[in-house]
Amino acid sequence: MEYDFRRIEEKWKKVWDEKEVYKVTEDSARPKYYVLDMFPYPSGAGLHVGHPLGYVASDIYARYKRLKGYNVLHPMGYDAFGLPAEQYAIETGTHPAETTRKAIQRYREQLDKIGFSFDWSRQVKTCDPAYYKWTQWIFLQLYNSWYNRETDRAEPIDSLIQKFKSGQLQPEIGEWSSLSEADQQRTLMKYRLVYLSFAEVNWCEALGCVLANDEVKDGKSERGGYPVEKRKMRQWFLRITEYSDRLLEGLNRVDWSESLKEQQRNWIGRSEGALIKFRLPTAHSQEERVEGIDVFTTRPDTIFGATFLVIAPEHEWVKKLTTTEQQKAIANYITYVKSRTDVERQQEKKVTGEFTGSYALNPFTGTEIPIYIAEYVLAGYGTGAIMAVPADDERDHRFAEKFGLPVIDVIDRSMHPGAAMEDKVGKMINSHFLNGMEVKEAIAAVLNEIEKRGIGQRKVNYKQRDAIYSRQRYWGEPIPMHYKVVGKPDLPFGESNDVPYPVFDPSPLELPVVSSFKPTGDGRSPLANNEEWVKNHYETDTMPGYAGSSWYFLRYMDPQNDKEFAAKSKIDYWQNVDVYFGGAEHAVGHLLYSRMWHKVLFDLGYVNTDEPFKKLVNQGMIQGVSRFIYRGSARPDVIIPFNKIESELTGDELKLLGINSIDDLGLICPIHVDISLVDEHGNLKIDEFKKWRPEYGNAVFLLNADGHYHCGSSVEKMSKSKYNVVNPDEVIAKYGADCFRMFEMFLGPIEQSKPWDDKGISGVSNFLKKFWRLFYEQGVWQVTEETANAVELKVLHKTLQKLEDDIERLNFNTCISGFMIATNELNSLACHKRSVLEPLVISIAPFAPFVAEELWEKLGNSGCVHHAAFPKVEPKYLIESSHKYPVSINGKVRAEIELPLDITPQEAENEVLGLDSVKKWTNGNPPKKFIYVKGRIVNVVV
RNA sequence: GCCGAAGUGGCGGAAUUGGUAGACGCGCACGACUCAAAAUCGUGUGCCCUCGGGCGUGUGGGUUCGAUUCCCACCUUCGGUACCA
Repeated sequence: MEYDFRRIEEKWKKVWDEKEVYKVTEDSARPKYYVLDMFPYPSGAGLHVGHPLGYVASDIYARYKRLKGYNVLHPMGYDAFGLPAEQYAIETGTHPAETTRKAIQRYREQLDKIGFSFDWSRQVKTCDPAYYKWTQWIFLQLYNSWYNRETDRAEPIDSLIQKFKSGQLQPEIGEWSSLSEADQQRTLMKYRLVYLSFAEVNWCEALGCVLANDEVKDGKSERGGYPVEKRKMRQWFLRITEYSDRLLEGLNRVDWSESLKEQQRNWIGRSEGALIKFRLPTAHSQEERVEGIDVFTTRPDTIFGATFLVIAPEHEWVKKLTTTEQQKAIANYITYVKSRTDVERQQEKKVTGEFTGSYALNPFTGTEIPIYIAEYVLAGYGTGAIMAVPADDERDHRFAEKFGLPVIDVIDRSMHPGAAMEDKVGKMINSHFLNGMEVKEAIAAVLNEIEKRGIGQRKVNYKQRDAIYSRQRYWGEPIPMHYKVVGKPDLPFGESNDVPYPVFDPSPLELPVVSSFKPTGDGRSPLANNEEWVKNHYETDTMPGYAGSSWYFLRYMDPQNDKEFAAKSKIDYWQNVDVYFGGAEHAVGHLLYSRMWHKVLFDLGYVNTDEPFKKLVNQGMIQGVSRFIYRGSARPDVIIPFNKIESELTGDELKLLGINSIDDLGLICPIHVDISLVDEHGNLKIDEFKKWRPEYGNAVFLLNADGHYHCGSSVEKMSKSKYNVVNPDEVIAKYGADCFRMFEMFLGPIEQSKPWDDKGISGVSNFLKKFWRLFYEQGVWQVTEETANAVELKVLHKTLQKLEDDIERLNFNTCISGFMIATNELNSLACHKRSVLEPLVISIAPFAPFVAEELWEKLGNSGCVHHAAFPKVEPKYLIESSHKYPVSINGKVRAEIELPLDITPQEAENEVLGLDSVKKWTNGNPPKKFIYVKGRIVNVVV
């Protein structure tokens, strides 16, 4: 019987499905293990070979853990709300639900072919009302909670109300009991973990909605690359900043890659420093008096070098600080700043600013220092004001240079030649009581002094902002809130009496059917045109993409529950995710939001762990190899092969084209061609190409000397637009799913990105055939019941040992070579013994589940190989009595000698020095030194 | 600029604690089978060489009997981030 993967894979797919072999239930008798994949957004393009890389790895791990006796939760679902389906709806009128349903169906077909062990009965779809009902429920938990900084955890809002009632806390606007209902609500809104606020947001006109900070890259939208502008709007926010410290602290307790943890740390951006008040000279009192300006600094030690203050152009006191003489200049400057987009600001960093006319007093020296406004100081960070120390800060220095402001050196860095301005090293100078101190010492000393004199206090600042939660879109979870009075989106919250209240009924608040998906154009979502929404004064914005994905891993634990988001007993059993496989692109989005939600649920007692993902693996990307043809701008009818674009053309070619040199073709540009039109040697199939692109029908293709057109190539992201996509369906049709799985792993370490190279796949395909031949040779069953000998058992147990070590460390690529080595060795030993082959079949089952199941059955087993037990490694078969030592002379290997492992160093030395090949180097003289490392190496120093 | 990861044959990559660098696979060369080809199987394959050996893990130094592995400086690539005071 030949290895017929098509028949085998068809057969077992059906059997596994019918028998529900991957269905899992809570089982207190067995230890749990939770292996999770980041669930995909089902896009219309389907999967390419890069997508399943992480799924294959996690599936191998899940299957391995199952064989090891764990009760493994390994689910899959869909992150099904999102912009692409809605954009498509705007363009075509097709309902996003329909687009999404089709895409999911296609994903499922593709996934099924690869032989994953997902428990599909636990599938979730975030756009399913039965699912988002609970997303809304969690939203309301957040809404009905506040962060108690005294207990350092989230608590129900009732405990806050109690504090107000009892007078322990005082609302800003008056006695709690004297406040109107609306004012009480507005007060509570300042504490709720999701809250309504009026603030500057990232508005993307093209997408018609606001974006969270992590969805904006370089001033453009991450999705689509559209321009993003600042706009003040009434929005829901997630009060994630209350969790900044705990989100930082938790990173020390999870097993994630250093780079990913670092990204989260940088995003949160905690910095310790001081808030220092700079008073204004009394002589300079304004109409409305400004007592002083608070600045935030991480370098209070440099305060004696602070020669001016800079405040953000948006700072609330700009008006008050501006003197009459400076009013015009300041007004002009503010107009200029407003005209600058974020993109411009980031691309051309100009040194700009304007003097307000006012002065402040350096609290230590009493010196009057000028106050400037400048765009390099951001309103949103710290206090929006800085003390500028030009001697010790690059930006302040540039500013001082431009405006001719004094520079006072305060740190002597002569002992640290390579140190930059911002480095915290050196000795203090020109700084009165700090003189002579090291920087770190000085920081501590000045902080004490600042607090003693009451001019400021220690302060921790964060870069992280509260996340914007509202999206002015249709295809998302409705926010379950309604208003008693509807406010206007362009009016600050609180000025239009628009207090929101939760919608408890109907539950869930289901997305209505609408006829148009277009945004209203005035910043509101398509729901603002919906009769029911208008009538009930429902919130018309929907939730962001990260809402549904912030808790889906909990829903997998109890996906059908319609009473709770998940039953306590099930959460108690599954707890949290043991290993999470996914891309690093969600470093500061999804992975930060889910951690926050999980911590809130933990504080409120709904989950029993405070970190959702114990271990995280970022699989690399599989890139595509794009192919190009080349064309000159002046002669679009001429196609030049890759090898000729940088060389001279032959005389015949020049004559043919009627030009004098290759330069006459103009600027030569590459054009992507579909990789299916290029053969394995990189030559273009010209006729097929012309069929694909008829506009090139009459083009002249210059050829290489061998008569072919050779294409250029480059490694890029795999994408439809680059025509370099490899579809797993095709690979599986040609080689089978087992081969596809093993090849994806064989490509290299899981975290590494690498291009797809289908040349190498034949190696894995050959291996599977070879492995099969251990069982069937020329269609004849080879397996015998003979007793295995020591050599054969050593091959088996060495392999099992390697597999265990490598799988635990997620080194799946070396597992594959382990199988290859074992197969080669057993092949040359002509070993066909059941006692060796049967354990091998179990151990290969996680990698190649189909062929393993088929051979398991052929070996006469009735059950499923995936419910078997991983074979135990017997160390007794691995014990060696002697070792073949490499003998190095002065560190270079010159000889080899087999020595018993129990030999003494002295005996070893005698043996080694007696070797002819060693005598050649020692000339019979005793060595300077003799090193004997048991089981490793012998080194003779002469 | 800053932070993080990485640099090993023609290619993908291996070397787990400082102990034979290049496992395994691709490719290539030769051979077997075949009328022939494909497929398959076998052998060889880091580079140089005067066949003694020499050189080799981005570059230059260091520690060590011994360094891909540890230390210092630098170069390159990739990822993230950027007026964050």
